Formats: sequence, structure tokens, C-alpha cells
Amino acid sequence: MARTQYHYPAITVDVVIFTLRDDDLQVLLIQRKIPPFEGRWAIPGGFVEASESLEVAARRELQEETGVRDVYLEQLYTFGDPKRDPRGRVVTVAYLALVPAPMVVQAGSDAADARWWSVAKLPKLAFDHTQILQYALKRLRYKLEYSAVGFQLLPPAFTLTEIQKAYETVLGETLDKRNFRRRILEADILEEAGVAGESRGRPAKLYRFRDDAVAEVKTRRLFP
Amino acid sequence: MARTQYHYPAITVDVVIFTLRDDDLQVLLIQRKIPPFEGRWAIPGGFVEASESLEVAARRELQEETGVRDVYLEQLYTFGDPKRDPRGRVVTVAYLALVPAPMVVQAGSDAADARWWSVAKLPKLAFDHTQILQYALKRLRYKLEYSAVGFQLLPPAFTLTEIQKAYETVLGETLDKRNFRRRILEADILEEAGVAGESRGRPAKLYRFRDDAVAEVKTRRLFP
DNA sequence: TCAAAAGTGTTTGTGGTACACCCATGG
DNA sequence: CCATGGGTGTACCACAAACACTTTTGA
Repeated sequence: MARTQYHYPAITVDVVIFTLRDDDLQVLLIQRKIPPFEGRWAIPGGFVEASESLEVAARRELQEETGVRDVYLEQLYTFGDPKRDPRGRVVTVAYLALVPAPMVVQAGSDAADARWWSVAKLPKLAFDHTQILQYALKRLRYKLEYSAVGFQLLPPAFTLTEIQKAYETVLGETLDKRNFRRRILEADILEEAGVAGESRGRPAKLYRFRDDAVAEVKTRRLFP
Repeated sequence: MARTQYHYPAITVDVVIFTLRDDDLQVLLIQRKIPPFEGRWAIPGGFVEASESLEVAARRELQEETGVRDVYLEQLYTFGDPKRDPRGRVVTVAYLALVPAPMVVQAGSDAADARWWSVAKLPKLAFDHTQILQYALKRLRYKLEYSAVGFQLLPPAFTLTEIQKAYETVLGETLDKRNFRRRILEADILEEAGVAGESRGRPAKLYRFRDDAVAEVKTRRLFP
């Protein structure tokens, strides 16, 4: 601890925020309005305050950008290459957040604009944010197979067809309807929640994620 | 970026170093010789230098403590609770390292002593290091089932019985000999490397981990 | 009565698990 | 020749994969 403090790197949190919109996996990006990378799109983030933990900082950033609280958030990875920020040493702790579909966004004070982008066609990003985003995407797909985090992308109540579409969208592959339904019902993590209105055909049953079901740590993968 | 620099937290890396000794999973700890937690045992670690990446810093710490280079190292998690260090804000990026069995250790300049401890009976640790160590242990056991990192704990060439013992030691359960051998050979990650000397019974074949085999990302778990 | 979406079972294949004996060597 | 550790195959079971038609509703 003999080191003088002014050598310390800065610490930021960056939050990769995914959602599902229009049967498409999308990510929230902000457009920088100051250099470096002025005008470029970037993952929302900011400095960690002196008194807050990393996760609290991430939740604060998330709320500033989307207005949501109490959504799924997990630490992803910490990026600390000395050259990742041209202004000087900045270490960033990246987080992954999943928010339910219909979400309005507001450009924060340090952003010119904020909007959702399809992960299929992303713009050129600032800093090493392309790398961070790809890492987040890989982790999301991986977790989707082994745990029940997929529900975090849906509204509180949903039909089986909706959740199947959600899984197909994120994984980028189609799944068999009967096998999907059998497995997700046998997993015993859903409960019925009435009947959907609005439909051109036969009305679907609504389900919700059971409060007492754990989103993490399935012994077997949910969807091979 | 308008913030004054003297508010930045300090950044350290801590490296949880596992090895196998005497059919036992052990972890390297150092004994602190300065306050806080003077005399307590702790996970080896230190400050990140201005010009080095986080992984380079972790490798440097690892080499300072054990003398080894080119061993398995992966980032674990970043711990940033504001109160985790009584001296002030210190964010630590924890790494997990696996080193082959016979390893001499040297107490570093800031440590009174350094030695291997069985994970079964650990002393009281400094800071939040018990939490970090438990997290590392959980991750190691998890990865062992889904990937081939277990080889990193063994010498370059090993017998099938040795590696089975290694897996049993880390997982804390016994495995069926024929099933273990079938699966590990079918995984196609080993190649023969001659015959072991020194034996009281029939000499065992030696194997080594194939250079071109990837230690990570198995589609199916190796050992359920 | 037609269009649109929801819902439902069975067969086949693959992979996991359990289990016991013979082989090669050194003392 | 015996003690010690090395090495090998099969039968059963459970779960994953593939696959097509009937039901309910609104227009």
C-alpha cells in the first residue's frame, strides 16, 4: 500500500442490456457526444461511485438508461487492457442485463442518443465494446441452454409459443414444438396464469415463472 | 471523465492457485506480515502495474509466488464491495490458476510465509478471501465436469489411474474405472506417451494431453 | 366454414450406468 | 507363484429426437 494513489486506473461498469423486440434479440446502445469516439455507439456505463459496490453501480447505470429496477443482472468479465481507452488506464467491469420486452429508453446526460440495435446488424462500436458485446452474447446463449434465464426477457405472463419464439430468437435456431413444450412443462418452473386475449386463432394459455423456481443451476440442460 | 483522479479505487489481482499433492486438493496461501490482518493467511495477489493488463499482472503474481509460467489461468470474478478492505476502496480481480503437482514455493517480500493448504481444512483468511476461495473451488469443480482443465493439475505425462484419482480428489466422489477410461479415451484429447517405470504391478501406459485438443468448450459434459 | 394458432403421443435411437474378471510385472 | 495395480466389454434403462394431426376460436 506504499503506492501513491494517482497511479490507480479508473474503474467503470458497462452494462450490456438485452431485450426481445419484434422477434429479434436487441441490445441497448448509446451514442457518445464527446470525444474520444464522438458520435460512435457504445455500451452504456459509467464510473463506480466511491461508496457503492460494483453491482449497485451497474444497477444504477441500468436504471439511468432504461428506468427499470429488479431485473436480471450478472457480472460478465473485467476488461483491463492498458490501451483499451485512449485517455488513460480504465478498467471496466462488464455486466449482462436482461429486461422484459416493451421498454422505453431515454438518452442519458452524456449521450447524444440511445436506442435498441438488433444484434444481427450492429454499428461500429467505441473502445473495445464490440469484443465485450460478443462476449455477452456468447454467455447469454450458453446460459439459455443450461438455466432458465430466458424468462427474464419476457413479460410477467406469456404463452408457450412466445417463450419458444424467444428461445429460437436468441439461439438462432428453430426448436421442435412438442419437445419444447414437454420439456419446459416437465421442468416444473412454470405455473398457469389464465388465458390470453387478443388472438386470431385458438386462445393460448398464459404462464408465469414460478417464484419459488430457481433461475439458475439446472442439473441437466434445459434445451440441448 | 470530469472526475478527479484521487477518488479512484485501487485495483489488485488475487490468484487462487490450486494443485494436487498427496491425493489432496491444495491451495497456496501466504501469511501476511503487515497490518491489516497481520499474521492471517491470504490469497496471494498484488497491485496491477500501470502498463500491464490484468492477466499479465495475475501471471506475474503467480510467477513471483510459485516460479511457474505457462500454466492454466482464467479470470474468475471481480470483488468490489466498498468495505472489503479496511484501508480504503480496493477492487480485486480474482483469477484461478492450476499448477502441476510438485511445486516448491517461496515466500514473497510482503509475506511472512507461504505454504500449501488442503481445501478441506483451511485457516481463517484475511479480507473476503474465504468467499473468493469458495467461489474458485465451486468454479473448478464445475469446469472439471464440462471441460478438460483437470489435466492442468497433472505433470506432462500421466497414467489413466492418476488422472482418475485427480478427478476423484477434486470432485470429492469416486468414479467407475471402466466408464471413466472409456469416456476420457473417446473424448479424443489424449495421446499415448510411452510406459511408466516405477510400479509394483503391471506397468501403466502414459498419456499426455494432445496439443491440438481444446481444453474448453465440450459439447457434452465429460463426467456427469 | 375457413383461416389461424394452440395443443397433443408414440416410436426410435443414443448415451449413461452398473457391474466382474483376466493381464502383466516385480519380488 | 503370488501380490499388486493395469486393463477390458456388455446388458439395461432413461432421456432426446423425429414426426403429423386434431382442437378451438374469430372473422
